[in-house]
Amino acid sequence: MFSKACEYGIKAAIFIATQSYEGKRVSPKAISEEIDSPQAFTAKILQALVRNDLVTSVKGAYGGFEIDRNQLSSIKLSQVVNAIDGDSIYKGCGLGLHKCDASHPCSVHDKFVAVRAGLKDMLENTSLEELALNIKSGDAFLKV
Amino acid sequence: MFSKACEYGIKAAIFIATQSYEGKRVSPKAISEEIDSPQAFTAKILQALVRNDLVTSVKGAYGGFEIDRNQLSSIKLSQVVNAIDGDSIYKGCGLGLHKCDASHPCSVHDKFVAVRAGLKDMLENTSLEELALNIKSGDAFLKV
DNA sequence: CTTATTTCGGATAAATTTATCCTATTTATA
DNA sequence: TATAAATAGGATAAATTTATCCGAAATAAG
Ligand code: FES
Ligand code: FES
Repeated sequence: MFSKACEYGIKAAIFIATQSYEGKRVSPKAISEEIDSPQAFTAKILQALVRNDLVTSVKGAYGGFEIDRNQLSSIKLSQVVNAIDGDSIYKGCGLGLHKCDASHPCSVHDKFVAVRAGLKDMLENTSLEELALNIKSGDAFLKV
Repeated sequence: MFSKACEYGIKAAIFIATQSYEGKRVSPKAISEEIDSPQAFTAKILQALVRNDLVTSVKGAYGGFEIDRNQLSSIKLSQVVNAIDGDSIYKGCGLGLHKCDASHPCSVHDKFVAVRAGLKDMLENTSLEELALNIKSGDAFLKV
């Protein structure tokens, strides 16, 4: 469904969110340990999140990654996915036609569009805050 | 969403279905031209469909691929997807946890399971016959 | 039986994704 | 200013997916 990079990116964003809740910055090392991902690869993905203004990075000593607490509720999963995997999951044809187009639809277009809309809706209506709280409460997990 | 192999497999199955409707067998060459896919790679994918008893192959002169007309309505898209991509799209965790498990859920589990159920339902309730008829009527397309 | 045709299947190559390594740059603190 | 700590980013490697090639096996027809 999502690329490995995107899975790591989502989990990293959620973990950063849980720590930013308490005003803590986190390192790629801490992140990769917490979400069980390769450190250097995760660092690359974090850069993409920074470039897309979803996460703030602070260089130098005592630096790290953080998310503005006031933005935790407004940052949606869709933005994280879009920053890493792009928008093909929303816009691309399910059977790989050059573009998804109702006037030249593939065989599964009508049905696929409906499923995709459900996914889009889910991603656009799920905030990092919500996911971070689920982790903090112990209702959900980031690894294993 | 689906792998390239799976996209080709679905389109190939649909094309074979349209031809089997008229009692015609088709070659990998004809298939790859019709669905705009690499021929040798498509041939490999067809073998997977044959192994899974979704498509019948006839070797030798005047051979080719075909689908029993009586089965067109009972073969579902889910079977084609399953033969090529396996069942991870139904069963796998959206964030890559080792298994999707309600007692140890990832952050998006509840919402993801719902989206996945929609996809599963769609695939399990769409027959090759239905898709083949859409192609024959010109309401849907296999390439471009 | 021979031949032409066609799928099967193994080996290999190219492309993409995933992962690692190392150096440069930035920055807080002493 | 010097130093240590930390992200940024380029180069490279490994793994997986996608794609190609070629000979073996099967089969219909002459
Ligand atoms: S054209 Fe294929 S999903 Fe819309
Ligand atoms: S545990 Fe992640 S989707 Fe179910």
